[in-house]
Order: sequence, then structure tokens, then C-alpha cells
Amino acid sequence: MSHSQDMLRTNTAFLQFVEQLFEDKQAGNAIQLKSFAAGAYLIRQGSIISQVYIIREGITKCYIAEDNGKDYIFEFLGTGEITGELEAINKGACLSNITALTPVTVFTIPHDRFMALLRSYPEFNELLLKVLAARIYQTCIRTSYQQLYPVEYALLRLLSLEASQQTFFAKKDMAAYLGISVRSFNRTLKELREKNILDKEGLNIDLSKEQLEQMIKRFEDA
Amino acid sequence: MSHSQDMLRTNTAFLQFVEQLFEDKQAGNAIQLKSFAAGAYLIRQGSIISQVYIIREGITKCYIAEDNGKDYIFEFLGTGEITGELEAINKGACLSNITALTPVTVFTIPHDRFMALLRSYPEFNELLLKVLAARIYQTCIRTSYQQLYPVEYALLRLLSLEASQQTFFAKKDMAAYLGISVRSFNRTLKELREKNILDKEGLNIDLSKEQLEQMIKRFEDA
DNA sequence: CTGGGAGTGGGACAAATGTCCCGTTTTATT
DNA sequence: AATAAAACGGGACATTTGTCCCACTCCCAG
Repeated sequence: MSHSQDMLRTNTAFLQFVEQLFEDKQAGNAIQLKSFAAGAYLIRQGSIISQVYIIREGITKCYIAEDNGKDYIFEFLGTGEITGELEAINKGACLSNITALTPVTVFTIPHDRFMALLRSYPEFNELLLKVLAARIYQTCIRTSYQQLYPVEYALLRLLSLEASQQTFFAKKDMAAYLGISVRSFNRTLKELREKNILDKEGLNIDLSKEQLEQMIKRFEDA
Repeated sequence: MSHSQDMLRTNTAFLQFVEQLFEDKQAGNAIQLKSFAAGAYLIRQGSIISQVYIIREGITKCYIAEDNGKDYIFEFLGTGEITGELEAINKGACLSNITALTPVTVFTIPHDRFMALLRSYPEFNELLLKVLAARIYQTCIRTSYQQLYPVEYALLRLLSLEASQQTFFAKKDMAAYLGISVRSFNRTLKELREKNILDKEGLNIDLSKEQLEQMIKRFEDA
């Protein structure tokens, strides 16, 4: 099991399993499909929900909105990712907002049914354990990195992730993912351009110079 | 299930369950006790381990050491908390260092046995799910808070947590928990003293003025 | 008792980041 | 095509945080 860093998380194994359940007349009878337009809320922070959602199609962002008007994006969830599971397990109000960045289709499973499925399908239970473990793992790594390195590093890393996944987000969202202002994001980006990045060797970024150059260019052309 | 913010995490339900397993001749035969002196490593970041640890007694800190020499502390784990479980679930190298802040005693369970226990005891499995969910929950809240508010707020919150738990950590550790330098920690503390804190109403800190004053005093006396 | 090492407290300055603001560009809607 | 709304880019300045450094205390091993 690799722990590759992903900005956009996906999980094909999980999706497959849920697809199968959905097809199954018995097990799938409480599972439903639901669609959201780009920009719509799947979940509102602080609300009470009674289903979990598994993304079948599309991309969502998962973020906390603080009282001071700022947002912090934890992750971008794509195909096969589950959300609302914390609330199913711990019975609390929703931790974060989930909104659709693209048109999104999800499977919904009621909480009690979800918990029952975990009990009856050890394989499903194990998939969930892995999802949770992976999230903790990633969150820890990211948080540490963002707290202890200058923004410049986090930004480079972010660009490389974005490039390697060929997905592109709005600056506002990238800034919120880094926990900084858009202004800082722009400024740092500009500095990277000027410094010509290439000499930045010491970074443990798993992306070729070419790809990185391409990423920076994305912000350069007039 | 409450989501109270804890700096020092504990879990009596989990501990009880493991204690019972330990007593049980059958189930407990692979569970062992192990002790560590204050300052010792239970787990080294990047190493490979083959057991999970459940803390029976004592306090540990769980942190990532970055290449640039800085540490980021995720959590302080106390009685009943498990660690090494991510590695059991995902089979990877250790995410973080775990060191003993006080003398520590743990139960150790080999990975394969641990995974088997999860399968044979649904109750145990559920306890673990709750632990993981709670960690994600807490981590998200904390990260967001620390990224989006000035250090002053995070520090106040931290002091209140510390006071409410009656546990006291070294400044170095508190700074590492906040992801800032000791210098910044001191400076902010000083500013709080000067500002007399009390007028700081807008904070959602669940601690009385008296307690907070007491906390600040702790750093004041000469 | 004593010298070294760790922890503490803070001054001075440098670097990073945020806030406010405004002009431009892009995108969506009518 | 015309216009409004949102996103972009960056200047100027304020604030926050880090780095470097030094002096002081405390504690313990020799």
C-alpha cells in the first residue's frame, strides 16, 4: 500500500465495492443515487446528516469555514471517496462543508445501514479502515509540512501534485488548501518565476523539472 | 459521543477492552507488557514495526521531525490510546516518532494478531473506528484553527486546554504543538500578559477567566 | 561545590505573510 | 454584442513570525 501524496483523493477499490452493493437487490436496497450541480453543497458544516456519501463521479472540496471568514480546505475528494462517515461513526454534527467543484453524482447510504454493512462485510470494513488510516497519514504529513516549511516549498509541492494529476483548481482554492491568502499565493508564485525554480534542487518533490516548468508556465502566459 | 478538544488524548473504553483481552488466556496470549523510561522512543519515524502499542500508563508525544530540524507534535497520547495502528492497517513505515514524556507502560500486540482481533471482536473494531474518526476530527479542527487564526488565539486555546487537563508541558513541546518557534511562543505569551487577556471576549474558549488568569500566572512569577 | 547542559526570557533585526486597494482580464448572463 | 460579476495580478504598507544572539537560572553528574 503506497502512501502517495494526493491532492485529489480517489479510491477505486472502494467505489467498486459500493457499485457492487448497489447492484445487489438485497444489500443495495437502501442505497440511492443523487446528483449535484457544480457549486452545490453536499454537506453543510454543523448540520446533522443521516447518510454517508460515496462519490461516483465528479470532484468535491472539503473545507472548514472559520468565523473570521477564512476557509481551510482539507482535501479534494474524487471518485470512490467517502464522506459523512465520521458523522456516521461518531454521531456528531458535520465537521466540514462539502461542495461540488464539478457536477457530482454520489451514492447515499443511511447511517444505520452503513454501520450494518460494515458489520456484515469484513472486506468493506477493512476498506474503510484503510481510508481512515490513509487520511490520518496524509493529513499529518501535510500539516507538518505546511507548518514547518516556508510557503514556497508547500506551493511547489502543490504545483507538482496538481500537475501530476492533471487537475487544475482555482487560485482561491489552492490558497485555501495551503492555508494562506491569495495575495501570498500570487506573490510566492511570482518569486518562483523570477528565481527560475530550476536551481531548487533540495526539494523532495517527485516531479520532473519539465513538468514543474510547465506548471509555472501555466501562470505565466499573457 | 462528545468531540471535546483534548491536547492530551485518552480513551478509557479502549484501555478496558485491551485489559480484558490481556487477562484472557486465549485472546491475550500474544499481548505483552513493555516499559519505557522518560525520554525513550517507543517508535521511530521511518522505521518498520510489527506491533501496535496501547498505552497503559504514562504520557507520550507523537511528532514528525522534518529535515530542516523542526518538529511538529500532533498529539499527546495518554492512557488507553493506541499507536502504531496506522502501520498495522496500511503496512507502511512509521509516520511519526513516539517518545515517552513520563515513564510509560504499554501493551504490545503483533500486527497480525491485532488485525485478527478486529475481525473476531466487532466491539473492538468499532472502538478502533471511533478512535480513528475522532483523530481525523480533531486534527482537522486543530489544523484549520492554527492555519487561519493568529498564533495568539491558538495559544490561548492551548493554555485553556492545558489548564483544564491539569497537565503541563515544556515550552518547547507547546511551541512544537503550535507549529511555531519557542521565541514566538514567548513573545505571544508576553503580549497576552501585557494585554491582560481578560478583555479578550470573542474567543470561543471553554474556560473561565479565572482559570485562564491562573494559566498566565504560571508563566509570570519570578 | 562546581562546571556543563538544558531550559528560559527577551532584544534587534530580517523575512514572510496579511490587509487594503485598484486596475485588468476572464467568464457568464442577458 | 453589452454588461455585470468573478477571478487575476500586484503595489504599498502593517503585522506577524523567524533567526540569531546573549544573559540568567536551575539541576545534576562528577
